[in-house]
Amino acid sequence: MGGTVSHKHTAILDAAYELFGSEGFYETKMSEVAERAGIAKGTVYLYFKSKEELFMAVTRRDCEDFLQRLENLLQACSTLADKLSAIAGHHLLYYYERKQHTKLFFRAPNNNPELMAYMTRFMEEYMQSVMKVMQESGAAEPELLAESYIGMLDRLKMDIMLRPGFSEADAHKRAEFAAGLFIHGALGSQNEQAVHTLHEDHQEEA
Amino acid sequence: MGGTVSHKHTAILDAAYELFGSEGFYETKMSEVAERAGIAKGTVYLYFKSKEELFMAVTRRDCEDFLQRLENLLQACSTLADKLSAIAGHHLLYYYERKQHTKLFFRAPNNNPELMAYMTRFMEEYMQSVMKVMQESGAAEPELLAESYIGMLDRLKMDIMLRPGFSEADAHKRAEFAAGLFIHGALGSQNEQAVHTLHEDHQEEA
Amino acid sequence: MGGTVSHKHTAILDAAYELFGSEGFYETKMSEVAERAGIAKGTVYLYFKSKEELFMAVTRRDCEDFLQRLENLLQACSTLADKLSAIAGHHLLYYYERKQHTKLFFRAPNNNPELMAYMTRFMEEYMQSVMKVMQESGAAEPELLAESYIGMLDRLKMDIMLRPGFSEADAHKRAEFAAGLFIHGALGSQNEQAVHTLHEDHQEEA
Amino acid sequence: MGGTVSHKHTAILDAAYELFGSEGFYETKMSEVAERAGIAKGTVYLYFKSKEELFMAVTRRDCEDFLQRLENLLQACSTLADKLSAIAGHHLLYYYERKQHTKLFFRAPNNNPELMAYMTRFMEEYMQSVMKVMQESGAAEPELLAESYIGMLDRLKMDIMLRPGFSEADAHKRAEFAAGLFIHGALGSQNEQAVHTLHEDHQEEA
DNA sequence: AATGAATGAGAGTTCATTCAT
DNA sequence: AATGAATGAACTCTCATTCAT
Repeated sequence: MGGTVSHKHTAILDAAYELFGSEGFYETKMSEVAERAGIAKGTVYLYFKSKEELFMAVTRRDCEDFLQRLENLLQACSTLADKLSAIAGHHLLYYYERKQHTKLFFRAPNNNPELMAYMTRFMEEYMQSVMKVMQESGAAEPELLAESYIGMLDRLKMDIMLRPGFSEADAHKRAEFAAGLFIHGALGSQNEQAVHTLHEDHQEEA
Repeated sequence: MGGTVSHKHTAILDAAYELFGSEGFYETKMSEVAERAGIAKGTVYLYFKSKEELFMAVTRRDCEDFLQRLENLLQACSTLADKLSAIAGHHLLYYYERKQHTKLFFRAPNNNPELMAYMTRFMEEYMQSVMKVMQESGAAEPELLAESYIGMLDRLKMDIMLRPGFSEADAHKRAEFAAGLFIHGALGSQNEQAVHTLHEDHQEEA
Repeated sequence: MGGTVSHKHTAILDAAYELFGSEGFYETKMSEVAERAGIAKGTVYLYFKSKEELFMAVTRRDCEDFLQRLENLLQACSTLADKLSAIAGHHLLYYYERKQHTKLFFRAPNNNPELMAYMTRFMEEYMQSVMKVMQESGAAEPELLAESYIGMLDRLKMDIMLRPGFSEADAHKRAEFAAGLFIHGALGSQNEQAVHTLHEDHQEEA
Repeated sequence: MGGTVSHKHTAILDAAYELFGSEGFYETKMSEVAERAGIAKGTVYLYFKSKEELFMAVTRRDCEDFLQRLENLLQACSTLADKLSAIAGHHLLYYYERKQHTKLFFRAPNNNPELMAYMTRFMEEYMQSVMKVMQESGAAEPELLAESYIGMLDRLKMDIMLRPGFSEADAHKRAEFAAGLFIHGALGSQNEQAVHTLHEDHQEEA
């Protein structure tokens, strides 16, 4: 009797997103989801067959949103630098905005092949989007590059989780750093010999 | 009888490592741990006060081992390139050898402040080790560099988890790639202008 | 459906009263309570948060009933003798009717401050009721008198517990005896000198 | 290899008395008893077959001590008044000295017929001692008198348990009160008509 | 469609007792 | 005689799921 997909369907997903995200799958009770959604416990089961399926649905919605926004951002970029920047910014800001919900990805149920398969598929799609950008730059090994880049960003994301005072500006700065590192390497092109200088120092010592 | 630390203590840790690692904290039953350790359920509680404490002990042992091995490997390296290679190799191989036990880190109990604190400390120690290497190279922002490098490796690790056919040789190749990317950047020093070439291409299209 | 307070709530209290009373707190299993109440184990916890809280509720209901009945009886009495009789009769008959449930008071969980506090409060209320009667008679030390009287009755109650053949008529007889003793003392007013006669006898023997 | 009955036998009984008395039967762990007795857990079972049997032994020793002391006190008395006083003093002081150990009698295991039988026997022996005193005074119903007297004392004992500030002098005062009440009744011989005065007042009101 | 009382399998944990040393 | 590591039955309580209303 509702809106586009049914008001309650959405209310349950919202409530579940909030709770799975902040408490994790196992600590979240179906009764809490129902309460937060403002409906009765039994009603949840009219919309989702089980707790695991609800978790799947929440995850799916969140991942799709993530990929959709990324696609929109990339469409608006023209240079490689812009694109890398957009990817980094999206990745970090997305999690910055959701810093209370990180457990959605950390505390999922095991042994659910369907969920594992979906997560794999999501990772691949994300990777494809990033890889396409790498390919456009003509770099070798675009796949590994894409994975590495995402990895850098994911790690910086840890700070968002663990450091209470981390600001949105900090997140931006990190995004730029990641893009720069990616393009120039750690040492910048001008002093790459440092790699061997260090080497020689040690040899002299020996 | 009994070894240095007690044969059973070790047997329980081993069994718990196996189960927590492959099934996760919540799906692992204390009775299973006991059974796999070849002892009675009650005996587990003679060595570990609770399931959470057992999990902590397993985590601690694994993390300490990880850091110890890394330290040993770094001692044996002289150049920056060697060290980066050692870090990458260790990170990936460590998880390659433990690919069945990734859930030790993914499915931990929430809301356990002691565990959270320990994990943060571990991350910091790992980061310090890597950062020291970065500092020796004279690079600016060694902290961000260290985090980025670890992030790259962590991501490559995902392949180990998700792709069944991933071989040890593949892991080695990835380790070298990560070290190379880190030093030279994605595009290599020789054709950095690609970043802007891409830009111009798009402008011409427009 | 469901009665005034909920049919099941009452059924659980009844079952728990029966079991706590006859087996004691520690020997009573929540599963037994559920079985006797004709419901599932989990259902008990919908009505009572824990075993201890259920015990408290059973105790409270029984104590309130006891005090209420006493109050009703005393309202109907006019002379002191009648009132003492009523108290004695109530005390003994109450336990006579509940002789299977004496363990409600003997086998309660320790270290539960709330329960201890409640029992103290109950004792005080009972004592107040009896003390008011004593005060009306103008006797000195009404509090000590009240406690002593209750003590007498409590002890006679022991016979109810321990002697299988103890009849309701026996209980009545004891009640009258207690009231008489209370008013006249052990020896009756006519031969109080017996206290000293005994003394002299012994002196003569010496 | 020890003294009269074995040093350890006594040490266990002492430890068990302390713990059963202060914590109750169910809350006392055999390991605690062993620890307090300064021996190993298994050793307790060399002296006592089970926890219940240990409890029995503790109870038996305490009861025998109680009765023995009473007998000694009564031997030294000549008048009835002295004897009643001695009984009251013994009863209250005994528990005053043991106020930490009241749970020995309140939290015993159920369903142990041997223990129940022993307690009954103890009660009877105590009763016999007191009854003999009553009989010497030539009073009718010496048994009921004895029980009533013990009852009074038992109740006054409650104050010792529940009122923190209760002093030894208070205990003495109560003992004298109980003896006096017993001999003279609540109202004393001089104004027994109060019983009926109250009656008449109410009749006039009507 | 919506409810929420009822279910019951299943978990972690305790502790009296045993027995190889 | 003494030990204490090991046992495992038995307990309380939780919570995803069902179904009569």
